[in-house]
Amino acid sequence: MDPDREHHRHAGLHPLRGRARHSPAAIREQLLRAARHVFATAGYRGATTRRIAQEAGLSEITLFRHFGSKDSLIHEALREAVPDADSARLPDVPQDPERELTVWCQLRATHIHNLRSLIRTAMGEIEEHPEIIPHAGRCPGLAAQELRAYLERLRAQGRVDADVDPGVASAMLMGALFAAAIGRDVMPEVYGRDAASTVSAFVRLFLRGIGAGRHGPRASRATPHPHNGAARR
Amino acid sequence: MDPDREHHRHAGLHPLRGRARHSPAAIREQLLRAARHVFATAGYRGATTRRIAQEAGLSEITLFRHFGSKDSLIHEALREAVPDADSARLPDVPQDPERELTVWCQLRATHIHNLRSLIRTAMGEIEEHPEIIPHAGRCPGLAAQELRAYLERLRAQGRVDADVDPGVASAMLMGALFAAAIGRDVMPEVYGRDAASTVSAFVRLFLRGIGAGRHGPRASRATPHPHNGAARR
DNA sequence: CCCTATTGTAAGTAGGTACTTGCTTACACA
DNA sequence: TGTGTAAGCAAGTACCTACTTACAATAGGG
Repeated sequence: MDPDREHHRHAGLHPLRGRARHSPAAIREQLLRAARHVFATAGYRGATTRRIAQEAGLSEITLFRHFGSKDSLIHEALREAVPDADSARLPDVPQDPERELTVWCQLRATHIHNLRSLIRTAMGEIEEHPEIIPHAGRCPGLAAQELRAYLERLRAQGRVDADVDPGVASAMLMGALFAAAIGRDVMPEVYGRDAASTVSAFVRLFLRGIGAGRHGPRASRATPHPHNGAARR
Repeated sequence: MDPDREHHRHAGLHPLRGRARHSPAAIREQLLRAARHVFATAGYRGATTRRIAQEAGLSEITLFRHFGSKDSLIHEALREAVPDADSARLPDVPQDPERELTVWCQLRATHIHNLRSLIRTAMGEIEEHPEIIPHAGRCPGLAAQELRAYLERLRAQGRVDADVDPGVASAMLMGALFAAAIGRDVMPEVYGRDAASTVSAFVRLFLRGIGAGRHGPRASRATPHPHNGAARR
């Protein structure tokens, strides 16, 4: 009975051996998703090939057969990380800035908040893996640029103070938005309210800051008696 | 010449063996500094005891004799990480908000920028080591609270619009400041100018947003002809 | 001048890491 | 009814990790 082959025989007990139940593309996507999730919670060093394969429900060897190395897996996973960056766009011709900016900022804030684990972890890896900077900073960069273009259009309409630089203004609002979306769950005492009202308050403050406080070019901005005693308390 | 002791004798060639050249407290501080630096550039997993000891110019065993474990070393290092948080304070009674806020924000921005590596890395470790959150978020939390108290004093003077919430306003400015200080070196296309002019532009926009645009309660805010053709270009 | 405290070197333990090789199994398509 | 492709398991390589033990060498204080 060929006892020298006996140590191969017990393999028949495992019913799952060697099947190809999914298409290669599906398995690839499965590995990429698992890599993203493990990386987001454990970082580069913590995202071990063993753990990624386990999370994907596949064997470590399949991982290496598909991607060759851990590095290429993770880089590819991060490259496809933020697909729906342009889910909503600011209108080409501004009409109601407060409403338009509020819904746009709301969307961006929830997008950032959903990706907060991945973003935080990726930020922590910048010192060691600076090659991830381009496709980590691309998405917020594009958002800031879109906002800036919108502000320039608004200024061309004469609805923004002339001395406002759309670039820094855009950077300020996007930065505040980013910090709120990322820091909400770690500093609840600073961002106490719910996300939506925080964002709309930011937009209101911002619009007043650039001189577009209420519909139209500074309409209804007249406040005849500024020294209002009710300001106390 | 005692050849059986010869393998011990070569130790005489190493002039640094076994001396106690510094006080224990100095060596402790040396290890804490090295731990902070290595952690900032390599993260928790990357901050190996070997590397920390090497950076401190000490042996790995000395590290364990002083701190017992890598965990306690790093936690202690991070606890003492931000000593000079209160280097400058906002005045108790506001006088020139633009000047006072500008220098204060400038200081805070450079402080954050100097610690940016440590801050980024610590943010990346939040998922795995949530116990560092308290003494990571304490410093910005205190800063936001100080700014908020200042804004409340300003509002009590009637120099801020009554409908402004000092809490969210403070969160907005601090968030924008934080994002600029952290993101400057990774997204230069967004934060193009030098840090100082970015910060002062933020402060100007902010003060106009809360209705304290120029010295006194909305003095000199009159802009008789808003639809200014020069807004183009 | 010895004694204690503190450092160092050498070596080792138990485990985790990325990654490879050899072979087996099963599905899909011809 | 074969056959190729792609999955699985077992085992192993070479290296790094935190942490320990045993012992030698030094410095400063009594």
